[in-house]
Amino acid sequence: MAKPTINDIAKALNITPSTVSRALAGNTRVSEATRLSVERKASELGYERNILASSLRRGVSDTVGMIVPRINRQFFSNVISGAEAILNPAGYNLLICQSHERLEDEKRGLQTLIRNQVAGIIMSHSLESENGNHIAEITRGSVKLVQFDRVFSDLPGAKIVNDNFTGAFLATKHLIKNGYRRIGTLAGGLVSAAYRERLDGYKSALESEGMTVDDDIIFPDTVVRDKGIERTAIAIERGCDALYCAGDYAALGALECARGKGLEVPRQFGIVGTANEIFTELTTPSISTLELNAFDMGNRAAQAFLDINSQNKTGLVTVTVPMRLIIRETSVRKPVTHTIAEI
Amino acid sequence: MAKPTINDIAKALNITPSTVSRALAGNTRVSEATRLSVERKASELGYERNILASSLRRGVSDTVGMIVPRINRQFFSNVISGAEAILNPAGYNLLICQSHERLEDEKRGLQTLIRNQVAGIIMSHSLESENGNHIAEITRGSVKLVQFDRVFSDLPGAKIVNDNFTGAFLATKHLIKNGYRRIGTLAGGLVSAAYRERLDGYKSALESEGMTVDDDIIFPDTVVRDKGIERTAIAIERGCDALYCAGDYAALGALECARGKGLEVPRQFGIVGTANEIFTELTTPSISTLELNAFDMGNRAAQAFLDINSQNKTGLVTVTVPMRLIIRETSVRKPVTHTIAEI
DNA sequence: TTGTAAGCGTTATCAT
DNA sequence: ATGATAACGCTTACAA
Repeated sequence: MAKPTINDIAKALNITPSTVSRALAGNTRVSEATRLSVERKASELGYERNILASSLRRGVSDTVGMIVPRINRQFFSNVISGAEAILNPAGYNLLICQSHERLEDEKRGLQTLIRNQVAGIIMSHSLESENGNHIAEITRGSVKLVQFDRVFSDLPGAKIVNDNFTGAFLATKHLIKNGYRRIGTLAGGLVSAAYRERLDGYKSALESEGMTVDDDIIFPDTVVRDKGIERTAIAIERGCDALYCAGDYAALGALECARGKGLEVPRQFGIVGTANEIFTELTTPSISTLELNAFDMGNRAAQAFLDINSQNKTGLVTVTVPMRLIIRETSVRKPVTHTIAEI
Repeated sequence: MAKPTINDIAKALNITPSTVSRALAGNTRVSEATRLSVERKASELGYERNILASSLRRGVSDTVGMIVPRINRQFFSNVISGAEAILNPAGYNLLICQSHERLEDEKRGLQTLIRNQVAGIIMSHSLESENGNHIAEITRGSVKLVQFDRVFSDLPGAKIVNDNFTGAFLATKHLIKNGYRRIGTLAGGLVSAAYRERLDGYKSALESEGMTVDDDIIFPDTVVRDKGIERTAIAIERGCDALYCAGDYAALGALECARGKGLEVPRQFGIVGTANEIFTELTTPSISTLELNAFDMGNRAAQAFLDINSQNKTGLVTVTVPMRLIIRETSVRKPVTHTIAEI
């Protein structure tokens, strides 16, 4: 019942633990014969190397920590998958913590990861985190840091971000091109640089077309469904005929609100969201949105960790991933083709 | 840069590491004065306990492993969240592996978890796994096992399952009550007991109403969207006017296919899915489905682990969670209220 | 209350 | 090619 160790194998074979260790490590300095007998005995006993002991002794860890606000958001779970796709083949495993968008949970998560001696931390901070002080304090440079999507630019390490400015710029421009004249925005929590950049892109698009930026129809708030419904009601009262939403759940709320108020979408009210959550394709009308490239970001974040870890790139890298505008139905006044055929 | 250890604290304070260890452990056998100075020094140096060393020495682990087919499925990510909600407060962390529905990845994941000395494994096996032999072989009883949703009943440990039979029974009965006369099923991969039970429930409902079970309209296959589209086309050719789908993605495919063929849903074609994925509420018409209680299952799985681990319950427990039928639009011939107001 | 010493399982260094 | 030994950081009898 107790797990077999290299000592058990050594005893059974009348050799020393060091030889067993060498044989199992694929070390050259061991005879073919002993290696075979060791391997046979190991699988016979169901031996598995104790990573705790191994990592402790070697002073390095094969575990990478990850902190995300919520694991059950498509975006984050796809980033995780993307990171895993790179890290697993490279011999690393992921220890995942959720911050639930709370600062306290994020701190706790960071501590857990550090205590578990992770080689690096890949994270996207919670919306309650106003700066990276707690991250700097807990990590103290003892671990490679990679931030993605929501990043604090003053922290060391790699950063993988979307080109939020250009994305929001394109989305807003697209609404303008489609004839909407008073375009507001559900802007998201502006503590996050990602949301601030989207807001800047939105403003810039309006200005580039000679339209005025009106603070009365800019709604900074969390991009959840309920808030989307709530804020959209106000936006409509204030004469908006379209919204650029910095999150898809907010866009969903906007759609529900607009239709609930008897407005025809997209004829009377236009919407573009952000994230390309799976449901955006499935609503009626389907929601135009910005692709966040979650899986790709996960790939790049993991690769950035590997690069930093092997000292290939010492300097702090910032990778900017372009966002793609996916034009569906909520923003186009003439019919477009659609994956669910409308009868 | 190198992480501080209890030795560093001890040296700085001119005491021994054992005293530091006791002070940090909240041990009573240490003076209030030294405890305070130790705690102050620890936070000054940014000390965090090395869990690897601690676990190795204590012979117990604070990590629980989890293996799921895919982390980016709502169901699984919600089970993970549910498990975390119980395990984190209890002092445990989750190490998560994905099997990607592949047997090889599942084996590799199991090995990783065992090697990381996890205290227990909470898992739902891949669809490629035909039996639990590989699980028994790799775990060898060295770890507490909790299976959920997809379980091998011959393995030791706790099992948390949905009442798939009753759920599918109710769903099919509901379709019959709504006047559908030739009801097929997209049955899912029948290597999994969960899917077999759903099929049994489906059959039983038909029989209870004196309807014949026709193998020609039973489609065992993976419950992905494409397969749903594909199989539904055949089902319609064979005269089906409704489908019970053992998965929501298959149900989504069924909806797309039926509408693509010009059938009115629900008037001419009825659909009930399984899992209550978020999009089922957002399609037009919205998809009736069975609630799988993901978060709740995660709670129970975690609790089962804690119970087994503290030897409260030694015997193997099977917990059956009831499924709830959520009646939306795809299965009801008269209008029902709906979260997205229809204009 | 504090110190001493041994050991968890593995691996690196030095011998043989 | 193999063995002996020490050490990674922490905990815990046992001793003082």
